[in-house]
Amino acid sequence: MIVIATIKEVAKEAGVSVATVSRVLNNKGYVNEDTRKRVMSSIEKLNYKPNAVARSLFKKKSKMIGLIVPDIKNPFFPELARAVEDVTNSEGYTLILCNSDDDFHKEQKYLDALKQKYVDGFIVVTSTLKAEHVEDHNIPLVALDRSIHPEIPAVYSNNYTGAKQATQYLLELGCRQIAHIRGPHHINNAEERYKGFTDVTKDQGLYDPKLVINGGYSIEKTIGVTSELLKKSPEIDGIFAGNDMMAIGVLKAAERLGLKVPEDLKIIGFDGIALCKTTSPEITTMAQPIYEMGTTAARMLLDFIEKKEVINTKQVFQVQLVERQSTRVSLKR
Amino acid sequence: MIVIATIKEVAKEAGVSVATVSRVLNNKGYVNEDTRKRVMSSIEKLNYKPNAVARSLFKKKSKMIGLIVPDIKNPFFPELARAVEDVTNSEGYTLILCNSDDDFHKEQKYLDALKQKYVDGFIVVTSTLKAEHVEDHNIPLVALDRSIHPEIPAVYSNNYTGAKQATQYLLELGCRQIAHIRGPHHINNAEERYKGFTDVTKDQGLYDPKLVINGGYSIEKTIGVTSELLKKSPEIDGIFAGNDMMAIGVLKAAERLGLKVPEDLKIIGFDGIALCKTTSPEITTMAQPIYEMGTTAARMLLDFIEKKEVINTKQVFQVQLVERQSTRVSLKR
DNA sequence: GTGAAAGCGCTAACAG
DNA sequence: CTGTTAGCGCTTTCAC
Repeated sequence: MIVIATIKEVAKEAGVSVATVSRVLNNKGYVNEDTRKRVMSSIEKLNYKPNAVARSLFKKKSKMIGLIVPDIKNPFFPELARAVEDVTNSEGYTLILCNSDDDFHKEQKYLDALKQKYVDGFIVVTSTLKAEHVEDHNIPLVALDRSIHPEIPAVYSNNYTGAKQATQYLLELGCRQIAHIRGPHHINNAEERYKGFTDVTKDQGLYDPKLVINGGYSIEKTIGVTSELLKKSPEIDGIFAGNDMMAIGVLKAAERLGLKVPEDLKIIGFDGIALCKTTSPEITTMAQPIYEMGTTAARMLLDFIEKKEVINTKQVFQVQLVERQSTRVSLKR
Repeated sequence: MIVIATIKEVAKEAGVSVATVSRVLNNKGYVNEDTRKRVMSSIEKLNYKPNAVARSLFKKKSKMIGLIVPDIKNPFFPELARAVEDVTNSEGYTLILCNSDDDFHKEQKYLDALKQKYVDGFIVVTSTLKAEHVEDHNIPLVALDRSIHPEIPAVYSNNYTGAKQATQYLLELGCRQIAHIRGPHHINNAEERYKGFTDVTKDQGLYDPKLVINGGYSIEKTIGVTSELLKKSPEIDGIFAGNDMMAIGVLKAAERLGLKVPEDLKIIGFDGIALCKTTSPEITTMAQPIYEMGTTAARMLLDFIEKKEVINTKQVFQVQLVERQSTRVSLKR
């Protein structure tokens, strides 16, 4: 059983006032070197740790930041969370990771609940929160992966360009019947990727609306809809999936239909999650710099919080083609 | 810009004292129905939300619980976290998910940091924390997935029996040179699984220490060591991997060596994560009831916290064989 | 039934 | 340089 010491007890033990203890604790204001040492040793002796809650109450800050993601089971988000956590931890903040299921009410509930706890700021991956909701909360916030509004700081990658590159890449490989498994309509980066795809295929006179279907950013759903698609349109020779999870779904669907990848069908995903390397064939993807995006968003938020300046920054990252077996016949296979 | 109302303002608005407001807020003590209604409408009108921090300071509770996991990138843990989150949320608690990297100091840091914030309790997946460390903290805690000490409440599955079943299953399929990719030595469930494996193979006179190697619960490491192993001992016809991530690693290694799974080599994993269904062939595994384990641990902790009774419960779940392509030649392949 | 007041543990004027 | 004191917003005796 450990007795938790308070600042008062430290003060008594050191023979000073609580104000002095507070001063040495926060390295603020003048304090004589000798008394400072005395206080320090009392702190040590009593194993005193300042009470974070009392501090929060006064300061209206908590040294906590909230990270809201739509789906913790999609490995993209744990990878992102790790990045965020690394920088928040190193700056002495505690990260609260929340799963929203892409649900507006859950997001709002988290925002409310954490604000009650004086969370210093938020990083959110959201498609349902709009500028007005965020502004309502009046708290430092940066959007990650998906932009909320031009006026709200955000970190994301160039989804449109990446999608164009992906599509172009399939073209270069000789694909002529290219399908796109797109993400949900309400998610703006899914929309961007879709647009990148159509702009390129239209440009080449290869666009066919029947070759675009919605996989809902989910493996299961994608397996279903892609199987249908491939049965109806067996001439498809390339598929650009709107994210890596769906690319895995496409791969499973192709496999079940007895299609050879990449010989019969080439597949490219988007995101660059580690999972792409666990399938067979391994999946080619447009990789986002996930870790860097996470750390950038975290730094941006902490700057915002600590300097208190109202920033309005956007950081847009470029995605990079990572070629793997799903588009390329390797010698080994 | 939203102005946050305090209990004082609500009291003034309703023409009562803060004590009365507090009473209606907490449904505690007598309060006249009429004044109660008046207070309620003032609360509504001012959009008042009680300040969680002030409340924590007084109560020494925060309605937060901490969940410490070793590796958020292993999908097993997000799945577990989702389960825990579902019950903690439904009971009005905020879950703080922490990643420890299986590192003693990070675990301790989280324990300390969150205790400063009056976190109500912890659920921990740990191999490095021992009973004395936990007791030092003197806070409700339940161990999940890995037991810490007989005296500390825990939820986990029957790793030993599951491992025996897995090994026996490979035997039944006709495997005679069975290897085991084990997890780290300091992780007790890895040890149990190893023991289950050796007990069965020894019993059959098939045990060979050269066929047991350490894959460190990681895909990458497992690919390396398994490649080595398979090159040295090409006679291996079955592999029991200590978890699903390592099973994926084994699959990759086999694939790179041109081995056919399951024809040349049968593979079985342990855990039952969704990832097993994304590979090709899909991976047979001893599935733990992940969701149920998570909810059980959460309920146990909340009971502990709310009833304040010192419990000492163990919940041991049985694992279940899920047969897939990595051990069974399906007609489709 | 309701209010006044003390206090949770800490910080920040304000004096001295 | 250091101590006194008034809160941060809430809960809870203890009177009335």
